[in-house]
Amino acid sequence: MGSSWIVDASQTFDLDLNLDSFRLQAPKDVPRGVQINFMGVENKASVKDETSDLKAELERMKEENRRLTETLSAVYENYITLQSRLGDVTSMTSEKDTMLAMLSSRKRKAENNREVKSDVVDIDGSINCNFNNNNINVESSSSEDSCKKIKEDPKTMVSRVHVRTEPSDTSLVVKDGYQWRKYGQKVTRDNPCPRAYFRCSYAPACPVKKKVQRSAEDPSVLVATYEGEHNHPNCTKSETRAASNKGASPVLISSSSASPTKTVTLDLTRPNSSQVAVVGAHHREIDSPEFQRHLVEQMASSLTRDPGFTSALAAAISGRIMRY
DNA sequence: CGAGTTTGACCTGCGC
DNA sequence: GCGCAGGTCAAACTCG
Repeated sequence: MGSSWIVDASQTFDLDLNLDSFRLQAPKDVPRGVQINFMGVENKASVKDETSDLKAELERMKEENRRLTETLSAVYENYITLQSRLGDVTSMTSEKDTMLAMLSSRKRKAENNREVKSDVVDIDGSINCNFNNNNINVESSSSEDSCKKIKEDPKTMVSRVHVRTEPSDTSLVVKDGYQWRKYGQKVTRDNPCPRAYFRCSYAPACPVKKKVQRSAEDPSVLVATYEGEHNHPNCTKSETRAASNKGASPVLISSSSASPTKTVTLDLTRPNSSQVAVVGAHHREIDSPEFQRHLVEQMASSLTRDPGFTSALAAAISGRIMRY
């Protein structure tokens, strides 16, 4: 069984670390007692003031600590929720693989009729993370599909991906991280939109082919049909990311049937915002500590790339330094 | 100049 | 055998 699917995922991380409370700490807020100590003056009254100020400060720090703990637990809760949703997605994939294996004996025409319009992916520039909806469209069939050459090779897998594009986008390009070379275009009988034929050009010996055609029912939907398996790793992570930054690339999760491990490429990139990208992880390792550590590292690096976050952090740190 | 795209011609399989 | 349709080839063309 082989499949390749694209996920429309919409989930925003809202990290409110209450950094404003740090930023608002101006030097004038420094307790009087502390200022007096800086001046080298000591008396009983000042010691009393200092004690009460320190107590107040301690209370304030406690409150701040409590708020931060709450925020942290909220973030952790979001992370757990997302992780469980990711688990749902991967289990859905295996379920669909099983279902599609049973359906694979159907004739091609019957399969074409079975295509569901609603199971499409939105590519509108912003990547939304919604693992609960059914925007994952997987159509996969074994070698009995369409082509006789495929029939001769039982290991050749066919999978179909539906991708929604901008109405203004007339190109037949589905960005999936691989490098494709177009070798033909044909107008088919049942669809006025031409079908484009692509070969994987990353490796000369790579047998994978891709057909891309607009849906006859909904021209804004591109139907990409993949045949075969790549005999090389996903060529360029950077390319995928670059494409994502342009807002034209879907979140892609692809799997290869012959291989016991599945390659999961999750790119939750959103333009001008924090990014979370997990590339090249095996979906069976999602629960592993290494994967989770990698996820946290990715989140951390995403936050550090966010100028807003770094400036807020810098303001908080400089505020602290000014105070002490 | 090389790599990628376009496009008409050609090949092959299938149904009648 | 013939016609049709899908798939592929390759020369011409485009673009960086």
